[in-house]
Amino acid sequence: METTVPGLLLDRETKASERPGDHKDELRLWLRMLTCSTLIETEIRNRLREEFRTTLPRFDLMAQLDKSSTGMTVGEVSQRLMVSNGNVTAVVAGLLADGLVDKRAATQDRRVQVLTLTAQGRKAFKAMAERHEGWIAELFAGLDQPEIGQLFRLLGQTKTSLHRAIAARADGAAKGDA
Amino acid sequence: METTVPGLLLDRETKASERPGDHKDELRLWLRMLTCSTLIETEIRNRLREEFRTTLPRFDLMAQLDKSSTGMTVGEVSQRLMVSNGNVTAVVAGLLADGLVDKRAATQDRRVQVLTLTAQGRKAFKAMAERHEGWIAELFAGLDQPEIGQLFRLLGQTKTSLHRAIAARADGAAKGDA
DNA sequence: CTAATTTATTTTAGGCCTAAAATAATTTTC
DNA sequence: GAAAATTATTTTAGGCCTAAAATAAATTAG
Repeated sequence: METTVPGLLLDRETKASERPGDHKDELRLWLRMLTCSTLIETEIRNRLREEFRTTLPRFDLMAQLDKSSTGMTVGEVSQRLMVSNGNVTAVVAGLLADGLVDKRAATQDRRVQVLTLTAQGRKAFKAMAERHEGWIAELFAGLDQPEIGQLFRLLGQTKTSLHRAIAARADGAAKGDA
Repeated sequence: METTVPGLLLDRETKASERPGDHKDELRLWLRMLTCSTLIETEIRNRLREEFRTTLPRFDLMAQLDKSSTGMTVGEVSQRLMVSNGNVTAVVAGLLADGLVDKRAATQDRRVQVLTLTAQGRKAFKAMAERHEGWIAELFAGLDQPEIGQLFRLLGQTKTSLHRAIAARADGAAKGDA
């Protein structure tokens, strides 16, 4: 980070490794990542609304169903999208009303609801997905291929770090409860 | 990206630069970034709720006000947080009710509402901000200092790319309207 | 000076989202 | 095999968020 490039430091004592209580760099990193995500998400929401009269949650849900030929349960979708079950129920209600999704209880376990795209849903999704891929490419056009690769790799490490930290805290809480 | 490391390619013809219509790498990059942001955001929301009985939008709004000694207008806050004016109005209503924020019309321009943290608000924010910084550090603990710097730099380029692409499209739409 | 326009904020209508409680079906345990 | 526990989903209550319309104050044009 710019403030910790050794050659530019006014005082070597302020290096991060020598400031155990300081985590400003991580905070700045998070705020910048959040800015990027928000910019992309807002832009994609706007374009989906203007060009297809739909919303991002609907698009995301259809994207999950499109990847599965045999259909997915409410629980599977909610896990993949990292949203609550109740939210999937509600978004699906809209898609059902528009005839884009089909929902039926599984024959062997009637608690489970299996969701699939209808033919109309698959067609609508295909058109949107093609445009969507182009929009994302436009948005990242300022990065060359090696930069995209490097960013992808660093975010992979970030993901690993996040899962570890989140699991560690959940473990602690579970022990605390016991 | 792993699928385009030259040495591992099964067929050199599938390199990105030779597949003009393909933008799968950008799409994967975006999905991974979204996953990271969502994981962090959800975890911070949970911790704010459990430890401080508050929400992320309230914390974010207080963070903006804390940075300004003279107060900020509704419009300034909404721009900084990248949310609508109406949303700021609503979140501020809650903070006003809890005595954490003060709102008063500017004396010279009575359209403008100036928001400031109350003494109680400043104190509450200080306690939360300290914990928050620690949480973020925990979440990024799997990255070393050079990696954090590199990720920060690449996200800076991403931000520039996004602003350019979004502005370009807004320009196009404005010309189309004229 | 007054009407039209612009600017800042609030209100409205509606969708997204969550946590927690409720419901319904299945599996486990005795 | 019936009661208890578990699992999958839906419902409920409430906050966040937006776009668009409404309100209110200031500025500009004539």
